[in-house]
Amino acid sequence: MSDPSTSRPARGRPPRLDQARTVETALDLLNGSGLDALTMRRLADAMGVQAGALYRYFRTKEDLLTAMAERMMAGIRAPAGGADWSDRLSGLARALRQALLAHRDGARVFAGTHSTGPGTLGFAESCTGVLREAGFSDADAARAALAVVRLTIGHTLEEQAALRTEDGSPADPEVLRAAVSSGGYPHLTAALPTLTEADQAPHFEFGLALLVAGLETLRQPRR
Amino acid sequence: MSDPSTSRPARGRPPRLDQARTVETALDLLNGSGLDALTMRRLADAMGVQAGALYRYFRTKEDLLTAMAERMMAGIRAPAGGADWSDRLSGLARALRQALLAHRDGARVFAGTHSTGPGTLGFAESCTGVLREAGFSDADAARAALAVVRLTIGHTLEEQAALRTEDGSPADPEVLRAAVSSGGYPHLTAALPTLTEADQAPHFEFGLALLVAGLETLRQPRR
DNA sequence: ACCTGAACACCGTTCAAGT
DNA sequence: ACCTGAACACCGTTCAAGT
Repeated sequence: MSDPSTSRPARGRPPRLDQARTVETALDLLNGSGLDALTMRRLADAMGVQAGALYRYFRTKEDLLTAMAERMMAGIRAPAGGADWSDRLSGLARALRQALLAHRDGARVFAGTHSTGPGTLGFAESCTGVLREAGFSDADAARAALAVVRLTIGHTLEEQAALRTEDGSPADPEVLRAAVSSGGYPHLTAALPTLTEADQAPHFEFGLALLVAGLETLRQPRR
Repeated sequence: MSDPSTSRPARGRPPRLDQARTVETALDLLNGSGLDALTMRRLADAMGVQAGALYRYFRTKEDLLTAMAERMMAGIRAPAGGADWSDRLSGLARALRQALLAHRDGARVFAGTHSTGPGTLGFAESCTGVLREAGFSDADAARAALAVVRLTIGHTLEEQAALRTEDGSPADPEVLRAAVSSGGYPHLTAALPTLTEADQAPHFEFGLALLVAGLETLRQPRR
């Protein structure tokens, strides 16, 4: 079955490269060193090959990054479907955040690409499906799904950016604290303890809860 | 007053470069060719100088990008303050989107940097101020402001990404349409007409309205 | 003090040539 | 068919040297 001599013609040597393994190696490299250090040359090195060889499998680096984003989205499993629509929608948003957090700079990779693969489309299908089945119109379901996804991307982008300077160096919170307390920002000063919290999950949950509460008022106009 | 011979010592030739003019030129270049084409060498060229000279005014390219983001934020004028808190908050969010839209790839520049300058902090101060004066707790004001800013960034990032492929080439909507209609995505198919609308403002307004409605339920728990 | 010139250590991408 | 080697046209950044 998996014997290369019986499965397909396969004349010549078996290839040392393929799309799936290359994407996997690229995601490992991403986790190890971050997006800025992910170059075609370094990826080729990790695969034991010259940089030019990658271009037989990916037309450009952007195509590779798109394949990486699609691979991240394909890993998402929608949580159990028994709950009501607001729990299911929240679960999808949390799953998206987790999928992006699973790889260093995951949100940056996702935000910089536009996959139309089954993972990405499947996730969008789930979001709009939950909303349409809850009774929202096609247009409202589309726009609500966009809002949830875009809030999640915006949030996770900043969450991972804060992680970048986490260890050593003048950490981001310190710089912000200094800038705020030096000037005349009374409201920001009051908000600062919350803004500089290490755990970003409550911030995400708060924004998500606002969107869901807003959607609920849309379903029950005045009650 | 502005005579260089009386204002300051200024021995030697007057400098051909300064921070403000460099940032302005960089923003012009951004509008003309986009972020990917904005290199230190091309910027130096536009200023009639060698690339190395820029490093006397900006420690790194990232510092330049941060200054550009700060310049964009400094241009924001908060809309008139007579309205109620929800209108003022929406006005701030709209002003942020407009400021990012004012420059090609503006959202990408902003999302990739972390200015702590007066423009950026002043905007954050306005957002938290509106919310705290409306009676929200410090923590809720902080998190609500984060949600509004992050939704706006997430939205504008995608809005400008869609603009990138606007003219010529296989435009993004077409690719999406083809991918969706080929597979088994019934909900996405229903949502497609809305998702592929050219005008993105309604999408933004919808998400913003959801956040504001969510905040209103927080103020009046059950009524 | 301010800028040039030139270099260093890289990039993404292409493509003839080898096997 | 698949990969190498080498090149092309760039990058960001540094720094002695000039003026």
